[in-house]
Amino acid sequence: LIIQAPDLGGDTDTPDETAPAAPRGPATIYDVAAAAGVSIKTVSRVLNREPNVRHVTRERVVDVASRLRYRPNASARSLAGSRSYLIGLLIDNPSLGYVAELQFGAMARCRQEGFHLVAEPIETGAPDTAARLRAMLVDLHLDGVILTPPACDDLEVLSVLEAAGAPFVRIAPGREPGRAACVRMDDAAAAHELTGLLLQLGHRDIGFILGDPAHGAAAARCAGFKAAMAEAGVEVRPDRLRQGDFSYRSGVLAAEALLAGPDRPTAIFAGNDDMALGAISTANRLGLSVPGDVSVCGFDDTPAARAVWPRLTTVRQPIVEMAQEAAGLLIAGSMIDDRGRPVERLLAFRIEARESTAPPPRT
Amino acid sequence: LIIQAPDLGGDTDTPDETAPAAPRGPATIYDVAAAAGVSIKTVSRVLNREPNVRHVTRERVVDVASRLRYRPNASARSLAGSRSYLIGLLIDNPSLGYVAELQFGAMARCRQEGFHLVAEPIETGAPDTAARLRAMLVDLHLDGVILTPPACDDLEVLSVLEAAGAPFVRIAPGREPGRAACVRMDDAAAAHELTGLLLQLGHRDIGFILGDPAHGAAAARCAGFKAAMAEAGVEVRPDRLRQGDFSYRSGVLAAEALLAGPDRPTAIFAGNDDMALGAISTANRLGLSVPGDVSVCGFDDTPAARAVWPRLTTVRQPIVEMAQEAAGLLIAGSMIDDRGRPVERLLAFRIEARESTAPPPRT
DNA sequence: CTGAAAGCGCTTACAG
DNA sequence: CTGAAAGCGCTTACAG
Repeated sequence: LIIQAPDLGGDTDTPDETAPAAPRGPATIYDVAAAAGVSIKTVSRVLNREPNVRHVTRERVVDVASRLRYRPNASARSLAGSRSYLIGLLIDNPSLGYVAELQFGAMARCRQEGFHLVAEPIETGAPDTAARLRAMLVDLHLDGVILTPPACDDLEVLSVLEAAGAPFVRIAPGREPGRAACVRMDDAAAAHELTGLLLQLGHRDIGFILGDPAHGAAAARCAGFKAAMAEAGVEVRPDRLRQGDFSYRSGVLAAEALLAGPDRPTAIFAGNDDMALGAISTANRLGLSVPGDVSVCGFDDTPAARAVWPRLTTVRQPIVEMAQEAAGLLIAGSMIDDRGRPVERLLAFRIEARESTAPPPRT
Repeated sequence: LIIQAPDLGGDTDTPDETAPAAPRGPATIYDVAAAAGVSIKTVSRVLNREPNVRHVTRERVVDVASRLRYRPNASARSLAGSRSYLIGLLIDNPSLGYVAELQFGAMARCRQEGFHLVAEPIETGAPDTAARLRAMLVDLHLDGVILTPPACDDLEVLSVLEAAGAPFVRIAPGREPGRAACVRMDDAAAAHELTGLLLQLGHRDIGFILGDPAHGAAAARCAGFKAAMAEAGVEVRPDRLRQGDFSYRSGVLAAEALLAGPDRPTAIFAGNDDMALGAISTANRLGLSVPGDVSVCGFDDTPAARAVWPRLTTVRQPIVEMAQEAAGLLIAGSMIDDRGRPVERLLAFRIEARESTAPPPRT
């Protein structure tokens, strides 16, 4: 129940002076019940959209609640009932922009539904991660937890949540796909499609920079790349595959290896934008023009991808939408489908073809 | 009280089987009191580090609590007492990375002190902002609110918080400096120093791109620029001052105006990195080399500032530290100094001199 | 369709 | 130094 604050005229600085029977502090369920001439149980029913309230009664209660600016106390609700109206977002990601976008989507959906979002840091792999997570679950009685990469692929984290019986949704998980509800995009398909774009431009010798193996997406993107190359009948030289870790710096290093000397690929597909930007920087430093001498593409469509020149060809992830969907599933409690299996929502991506890719140079 | 989960050996998946008297659900204060042979009041005292508990008693309680994996229920504490152990972060900022960094700092400090961070969107200037904010304060009983720019400069937001008696700290406020506790850096001094760097390189004709007037920092940065120019006895042509709004696109537009035609400045100081990146992109598109033909510098040191080539000369803000400090003030309740005035914490910045600035071209 | 009672797990006075 | 009682503001069974 989203109760709009009424416009009583004097709605500026001072607390309402004209409001009927303004007690100390905010109105409680007792104030509303008294003013509406019903029991607190009836007010509770209206609050929670329960059935079995006469239409007139319901309207009267809503009206009084609105006039008294009544807001149910979240702590009391949580203590008495089984819901806390709190969703947790577990954050453990080096890419700040990615997390911020996720959070934006989650906050928006929470607000729509009268929920609040608690942001919690989590350090995947740290010795006390499990203990801290358990503690937080007890502290807050969360109605649901949103797991972001790479925490969503941490087996210990999954175990703790399952053991605690905490409802959770994973965003873009990389392994154990069917283990719990998740929201994701098809990384392999996107990488496949983007590789197709490079092939269509005429590239045959393409380097690939892999992301952090801890993120499942890293492997999926590489698989999509390899599949597209194989389908096109183009061989991938083993030394064209370079390990990175999704960081700008690792892109710089991988590109140095790929672009050193005359025997170099005509295009580089980096597993994410940060590494792609590192590759572009390296190319420039080596005196190579992008895309004149070498094409570069990335994955994620970060703000920086549009900020550099040439602008980066990349894949737009539905980040905000994924988080919204995850929060929505948690709030609705629909983490299981009709056949008792964990829900999996697949959201659409979009290839952003920009200026960092062009046909290969004529030899 | 941060109670470490005990290492009972079987700390993997299954809930403790060897733990003494494991009731349904997590242990409560009654379980701890019973097991320690004291009243719940004594447990409460230990929990809250209150005095008047014998040392032996305190140790016994801590030990039992730890063994039972006891965590005080936040809802019950909040309902019974005056604290919620919840800090709110009000988010209304187009720069995702900035917010994410702030949040990182706030989360870290909250975790240290046994608090949790609730992230809430706020739309400065929207018609229902005040009502939503009030509603949220009643919902959550926050122990404190962290206000980020530009929300920290919204007079309506300030009024609502003051009227509700909610403790709050502003981060990098731009106006009404003494109105409430705040944490900030000296934007004017930083802009002054960075302008000095350009002057020292030999630049005399410098363009400046202003940020969003809604952010107070925009004006402070421009003031620092002007002051440095005036002190050096260098005049600033009025048409060298261009209005932007902190967005990449506005940097593109402003730079187009500044760099069109041969009568152009030898350097551009953008009010933030995003606009600086837009300016670099425009320069490149116009066939101008950075820093060969024109130097560009920004403000903020965003990740993208290090990602572009040439890397951006800019100012490193102590963003994480500001948020940590803000959360710390709120948790300690020290928003007022000895003389009854709002606390103001000034944190140090750092000039990052990189490759986007160089001496002006010889004519 | 409506309500009286009990209780969620703590803290706040207050008494000893 | 320690504890018994009351109460925070709701929801959960249960009764009518």
